[in-house]
Amino acid sequence: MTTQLDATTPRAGAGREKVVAAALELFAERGVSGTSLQMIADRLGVTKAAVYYHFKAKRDIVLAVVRPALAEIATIAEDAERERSQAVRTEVLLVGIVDLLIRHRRLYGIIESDLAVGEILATDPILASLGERLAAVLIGPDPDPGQIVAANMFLAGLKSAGASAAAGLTDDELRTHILDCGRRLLRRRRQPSGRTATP
Amino acid sequence: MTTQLDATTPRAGAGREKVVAAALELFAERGVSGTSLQMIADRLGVTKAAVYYHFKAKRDIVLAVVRPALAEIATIAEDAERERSQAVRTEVLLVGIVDLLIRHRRLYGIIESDLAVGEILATDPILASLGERLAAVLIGPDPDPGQIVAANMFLAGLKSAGASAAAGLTDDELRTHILDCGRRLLRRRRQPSGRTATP
DNA sequence: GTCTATACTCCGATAGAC
DNA sequence: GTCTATCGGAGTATAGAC
Repeated sequence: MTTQLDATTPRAGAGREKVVAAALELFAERGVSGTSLQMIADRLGVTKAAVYYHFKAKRDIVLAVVRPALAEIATIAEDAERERSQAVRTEVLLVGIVDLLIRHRRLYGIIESDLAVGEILATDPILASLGERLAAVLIGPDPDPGQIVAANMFLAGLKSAGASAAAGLTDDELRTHILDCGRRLLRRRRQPSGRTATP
Repeated sequence: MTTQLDATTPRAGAGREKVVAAALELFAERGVSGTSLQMIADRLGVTKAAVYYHFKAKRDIVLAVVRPALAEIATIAEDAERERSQAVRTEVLLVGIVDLLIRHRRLYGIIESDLAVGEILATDPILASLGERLAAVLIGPDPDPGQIVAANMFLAGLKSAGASAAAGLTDDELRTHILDCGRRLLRRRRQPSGRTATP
């Protein structure tokens, strides 16, 4: 059964890790909304209150499951922000985030298939600012409306494109096509005023 | 406003319409998830059970609120499907759906801001097939993976682009930029194999 | 520190009386 | 059509046993 931890996480999380592991399984099987605290407790052979000892609320469990991927996103954003050229910033972010999407394809499936997760993620202050940060990199220092709309559309479409279009596509195919979409959307056009960042 | 009854729905709708109207107000104020049946009942001065006389479930209320826009989408899909050229089909659908988005901008705000709505819409059989129908038109008869990914990204990004990028944009601006995004994403590239048009 | 037992509130939903 | 009453289940909370 749950033999996943030997001595790697001795204190600070034995039962906690079990909860996260069980939650991940159940989320994958039945979605987040379809998974109650009772189910998680049953799978661990404990009571709801025991689960509640480790997490103050269900949303915290969801966040714990997703957190590793979020840390990676933050790293990608940092890498991108370090670049000097706006074009390079966009490209670094684009490649990084698409690569992350591919690597976490299954996790993204969970996130995307259950819209309740989006609600939890959207109301998390750290995550909300993370989304804004990604958008800021893509929009760039000279935000014209077209770029804002395009950046938003790309970020919103990222999830769905990965999940619903995933049927029968290999990782490489998916990566190629999402990257292509991103570049099409985000490539800056000539602007009327000519103040564009990267000539 | 309520022009719905001449003789078509003489009974069968007075209290029902009131519920829909109250629900629309509350949804706009607090979102769908944030609106309980109790709130709707309170606003009408009745009990939960009275609301339940008119609708069997909450999701039916949501669907009733959204239904008019859905009928329009179906019409747009029909118009597009009638066209002979794939390029024209795409363009008709694109223009029609973006125009609908603009006209129902406030309603789309409700839909987009509350992810629970997406769940309801996604589990409705009629709506699910409607989404597939839109995708089918955009993807076209020769579905290469790139086109599938692009179509999915566009449809997914449509909502978000309208809502979160809406800040400070006029209707015309928003329309222009979303159309631009759609054309960038959906314009067909040259295909490697050359089997494009007629297999 | 970890868990059990118990209970509370709210929700969506149903049954049946007026 | 609308009511009262109630249901089961959800998430949440606390007191206290080990």
